[in-house]
Amino acid sequence: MSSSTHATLGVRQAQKLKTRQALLDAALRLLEEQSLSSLGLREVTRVVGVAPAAFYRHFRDMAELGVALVEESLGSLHVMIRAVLAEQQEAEEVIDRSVEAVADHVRRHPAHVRFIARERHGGVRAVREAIAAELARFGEEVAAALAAQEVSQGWSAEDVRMLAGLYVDHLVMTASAFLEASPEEGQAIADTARRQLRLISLGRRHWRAA
Amino acid sequence: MSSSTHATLGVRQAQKLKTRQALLDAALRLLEEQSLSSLGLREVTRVVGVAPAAFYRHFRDMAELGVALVEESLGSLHVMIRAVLAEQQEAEEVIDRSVEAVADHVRRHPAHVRFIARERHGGVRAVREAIAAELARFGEEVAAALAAQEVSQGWSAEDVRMLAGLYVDHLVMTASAFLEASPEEGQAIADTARRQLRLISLGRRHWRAA
DNA sequence: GGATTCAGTAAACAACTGTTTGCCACGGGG
DNA sequence: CCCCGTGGCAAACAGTTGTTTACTGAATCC
Repeated sequence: MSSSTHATLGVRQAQKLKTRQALLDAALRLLEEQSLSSLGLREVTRVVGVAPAAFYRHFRDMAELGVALVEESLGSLHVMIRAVLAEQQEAEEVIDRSVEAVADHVRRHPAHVRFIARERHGGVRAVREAIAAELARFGEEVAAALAAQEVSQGWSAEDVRMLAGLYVDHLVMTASAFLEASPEEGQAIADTARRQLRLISLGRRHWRAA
Repeated sequence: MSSSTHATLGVRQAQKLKTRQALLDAALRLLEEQSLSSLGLREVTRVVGVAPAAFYRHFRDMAELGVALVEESLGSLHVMIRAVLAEQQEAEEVIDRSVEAVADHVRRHPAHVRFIARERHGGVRAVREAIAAELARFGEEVAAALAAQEVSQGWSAEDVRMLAGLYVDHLVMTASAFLEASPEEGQAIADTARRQLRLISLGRRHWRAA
């Protein structure tokens, strides 16, 4: 019933990690209906059922908790991206798989996605910067994958990066579009996203060839 | 020294509009460093130099003020968009003009742009919906302009809308990229944006032709 | 097994919040 | 000219906030 951390970490640290995670979970839940800069420390501790002062044993302030949430949120996305990039397939196939993967990810971790979309341009600098840094790493990773494909022969590194940026931006836009949409609207969004990606990949194939 | 509203509106209403605008201005300024859901009513009135209770003479709550800010912010953008769409020119030319127009707009109304980027996915539902509605109208407008071009012959209405959506999203992304960037970084961002638009317009020309 | 570390506690702090009340002063319509 | 409508004010309201303090009790170390 208990997690694997118990065996290797000792009761003491395990308990600490547990309430730390509880704080993160509570915050993420509360952030579905407000933004980080208005989320109160007491609000979070109240949900967890712990004294306000206990918060300081884990985070200096809410901004620090926010940064921790960024890592947690984008970590799962990172896994998904790698999985999609790993497959070497037909362009059309890759597009379908990508859009489906994004839809699935949003369905599974809606709070994480909402948090990222909301705080990407939000009011807390440290969190904004953490998200920007992580998304930049995504871009590099996508760029590397793109460069390895035959279609990219003759492309400058900079051009590959701009294409990767376009893909990452499109991914984030699509994800947050899924977020605030009913299931049947989701179908239409997936459709639009697929066509947009198809158009981009079309432009890609004709780049510097026209 | 006074505005033109005096002549047509009477001292009474003119004064009211003046403090209403002062409230909006103060809020917009404060929102450069936080998000709407954490902006306090007293905070705004304090900056304006007016009693807290005076706020209620103009807005029911901060959400209502936020919606007013949306109209103000996207109004100016609307003007810019129309101007760019109006010119019928070579594709390459249109791209350059667009990117420059966006850069210029961000330079001139940074607070407005920041507000939209921040609250587009922010914590206040009414404001989110107002922004979404306004951006949808942008999309329609862009779609209409695109449909009128020769390149779009044979395109389904839905395909035109998805392309328009891609442009609008790209515009917002580019604008907020300009926002949190130094002048020399701005140069690079403009360059990337141009290449991305070029790639999209390339895909557009080959749509359903391959 | 005794000493020590430390996650979590309870209580108090001043500062702040949104909202309501009754009031005033003054511009504008009759 | 006077009276009504109303934008703005001062004061008080009950709640809430972040942060500090001194503390307790149990897991850990030697």
